[in-house]
Amino acid sequence: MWQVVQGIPRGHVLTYGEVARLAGMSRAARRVSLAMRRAPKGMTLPWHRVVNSQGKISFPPDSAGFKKQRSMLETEGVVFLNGKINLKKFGYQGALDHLLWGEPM
DNA sequence: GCACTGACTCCCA
DNA sequence: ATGGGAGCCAGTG
Repeated sequence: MWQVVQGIPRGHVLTYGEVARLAGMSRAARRVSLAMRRAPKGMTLPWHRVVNSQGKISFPPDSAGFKKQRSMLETEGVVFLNGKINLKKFGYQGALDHLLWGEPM
């Protein structure tokens, strides 16, 4: 699963549900978030590229994590419209095809 | 082991 | 589009 997250190209995002599905767990959206939280500190995990199905950050807007995540995404080229990401554009529609399991394991 | 919680998602009003 | 309720299932007390 973490490999899926790490396989997200720069400038793209993925929803928890998508990550779960790609990892082979249809209803594991919540476990994805849990895994993020429990993820080892030393692990380089682009957790900020994972948002909820609404294309929004799953943190309270006034939390520190929210600001940090949005900041990093914007740095990578992801555009926030009204606090939401255009999943039609930054989603995994085709990025999967050129990246995912084609990358080194 | 039971109960509650949660970085979620789906469905209906 | 927005909001509330139920489903899911692992972590934590």
